[in-house]
Amino acid sequence: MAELRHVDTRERILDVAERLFMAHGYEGTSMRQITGGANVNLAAVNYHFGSKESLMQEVFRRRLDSLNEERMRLLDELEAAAGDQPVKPSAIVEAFFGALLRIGGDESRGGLTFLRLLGRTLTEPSLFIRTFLAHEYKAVMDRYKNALFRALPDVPKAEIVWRFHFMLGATSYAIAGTDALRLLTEWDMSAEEAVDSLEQLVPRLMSFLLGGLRAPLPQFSPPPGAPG
Amino acid sequence: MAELRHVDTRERILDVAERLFMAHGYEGTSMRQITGGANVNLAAVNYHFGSKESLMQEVFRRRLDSLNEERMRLLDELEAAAGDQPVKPSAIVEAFFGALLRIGGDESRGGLTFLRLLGRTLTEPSLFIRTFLAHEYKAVMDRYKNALFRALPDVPKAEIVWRFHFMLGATSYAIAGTDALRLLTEWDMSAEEAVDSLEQLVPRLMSFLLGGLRAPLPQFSPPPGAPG
DNA sequence: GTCTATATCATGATAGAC
DNA sequence: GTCTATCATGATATAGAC
Repeated sequence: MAELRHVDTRERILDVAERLFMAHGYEGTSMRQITGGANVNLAAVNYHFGSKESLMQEVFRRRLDSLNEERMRLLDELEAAAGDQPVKPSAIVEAFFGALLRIGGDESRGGLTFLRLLGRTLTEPSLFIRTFLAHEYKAVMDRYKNALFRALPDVPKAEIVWRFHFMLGATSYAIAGTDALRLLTEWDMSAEEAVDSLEQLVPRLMSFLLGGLRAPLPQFSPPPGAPG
Repeated sequence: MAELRHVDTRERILDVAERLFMAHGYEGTSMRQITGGANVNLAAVNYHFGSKESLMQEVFRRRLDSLNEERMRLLDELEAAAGDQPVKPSAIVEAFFGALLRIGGDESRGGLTFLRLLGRTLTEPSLFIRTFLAHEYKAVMDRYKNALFRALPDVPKAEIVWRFHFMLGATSYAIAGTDALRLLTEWDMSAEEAVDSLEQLVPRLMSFLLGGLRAPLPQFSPPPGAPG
């Protein structure tokens, strides 16, 4: 039973840390809040994870591994089904962002709590978090980027990368900043409407992302001497 | 001279605080870092601003007042020029986000430092910051929302509000998370390319935002009993 | 393996001299 | 208005008992 208790303690710490990091950010959350919320001793975090930074990384790794595996698998399937043809842009976007958004409805993978935490993390002030995230995402981003390059051969690669940025931003804010955004737009919503809109967020967002991805290319003055 | 010195001290604190809050976030920045960087005494922040929270609010107020005044003025002019006709959606979007992005090139209004700070702030963990921001933005958001309602009479208002959210998110990440996003996409860029892409960000982003705003409406199953 | 107790340092804020 | 000195608290991390 000692082993099971050990696992429970670890998981309990991770669950509470996930929730508190989401609510107050990394710097705004103390070890005392975490261990207090998990009903474990103050020293337990250092014992199980070594440091607060390592705890934060473990909070992400526990969820991101399965998310990114699913993303890889989805793209594998799409490419297999397409044969020699490139995969459709809408299918690529749906796979990447759909896999992310489906976490929100799956408590066993973190649910809305982790989704919001993740959405906030690209703008986390702490550098070690951003670099860690970038490392965790590298392989997946490479594959999806290249899939989009093949799917949109007439669009310059730099443009695609930028639009991928914009899509990430729109999605992250949509899930991370819902309370801030509601405050901004003073949008009064009944509980029923809130549930509806959560379910409708995915199609709404997908329409927006695809509209942006396929928008007409911007016109800027070409650099001097560039060929017409 | 005592009065001038006073003003200088205040402004110096605000400048340093703006830069540090941008780099390390609110919780991650200490009063000692701020006063040390501004070469003023530790007690100066409390004397001039009362508290760390009030300092943070003043950092924003100093820049946001002129930004939001410009936004109001721009919309005034657009509506005057349009007469009885609704203003074009592209002009509304260009006014709202263009006014924001032009700050990046104007050091006297905070430049890139403030732009990045602001972009990060909608997802700031500290609740008092988000509620303060929402209050500062309320009047402007109301006017632009209503302008979009008039400009897009065939699009449901809820859809417009959501798409405004998405546009804010894409823009905020584009300016706040540039380093994180570059890490994510492993985009190697020369210094020259970085300057170019900064100038080209505005047209790139505008194309994306307008593409998303005008995307086909999403299809979801209508609620039971809703009229066709 | 887990907890108590504590070390060491940083934090925001203030009182009071000048 | 600005300074020094200090308070009370909270931070992360660790040493050592059991």
